[in-house]
Amino acid sequence: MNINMSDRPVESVSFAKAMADETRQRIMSLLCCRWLCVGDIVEEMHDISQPTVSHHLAVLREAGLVHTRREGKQVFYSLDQDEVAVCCGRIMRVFAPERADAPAWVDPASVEVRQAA
Amino acid sequence: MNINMSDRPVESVSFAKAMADETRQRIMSLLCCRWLCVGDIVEEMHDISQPTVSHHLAVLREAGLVHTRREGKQVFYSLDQDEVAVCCGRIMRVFAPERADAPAWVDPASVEVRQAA
DNA sequence: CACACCTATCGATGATCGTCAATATGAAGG
DNA sequence: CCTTCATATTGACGATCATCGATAGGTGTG
Repeated sequence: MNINMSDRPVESVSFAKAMADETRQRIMSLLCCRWLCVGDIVEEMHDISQPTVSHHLAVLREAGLVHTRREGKQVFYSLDQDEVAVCCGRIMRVFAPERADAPAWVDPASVEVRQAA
Repeated sequence: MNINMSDRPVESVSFAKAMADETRQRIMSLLCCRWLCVGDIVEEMHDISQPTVSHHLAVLREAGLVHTRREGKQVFYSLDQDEVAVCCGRIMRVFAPERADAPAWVDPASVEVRQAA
């Protein structure tokens, strides 16, 4: 029997939807290992308007994929790498449970089994 | 410096787009550990028409997420778990590179390092 | 060949989404 | 307070998408 959907379908869908846009992934990569304020993001995105960037940041925020920090007039964003990893783990558990070299973090229960073997 | 986007943005986007729909994820879960023909999928999906199911299967096929096999009049589908794992690995590499307990499959080069340790 | 069955494609329709210009909100500084 | 700067929200518009009914394409059967 599958662990399957009924587990947590909504979260995986909203995660996928948040990532289902190239512009958003470009923004995510900018925020991956550092904090940037909106203005800097707009500058780096070159051909995307400020409202559009703000909109994408809102999408990422509602998906729980970014951290936010206010500093005076500016608002800083940073990618939540842990959340990304958690979402990938969820996808792996549901949609790739039989994968031979599945990592331990996908299913902690499998760690002992593998070590025992 | 990040491994970052420039790596392979397109693949991650098309993977995310393919998964960015609840109906499609339901179908994916049905196909996760078994082969099903379109008729059976339609039956299991209950409230989704055959053309719609066929359309979703086409999306998954174009994203390279399913295996296909023809058997007489029917066409069987199965989820490509390896491809799912590869896509998750790509996402992890790009968007969660600093995660402490990142699994080996995220970066094959780290396998030897861990075994040597 | 004609027919029944299974799946794929087409055309249309309503919904969602990405984008921008305009504007609102909010936070210092004078 | 009024202004200025940084970000968020609104409204509108075109594009993409999910869905369905109708129909085409392909496969076995009589």
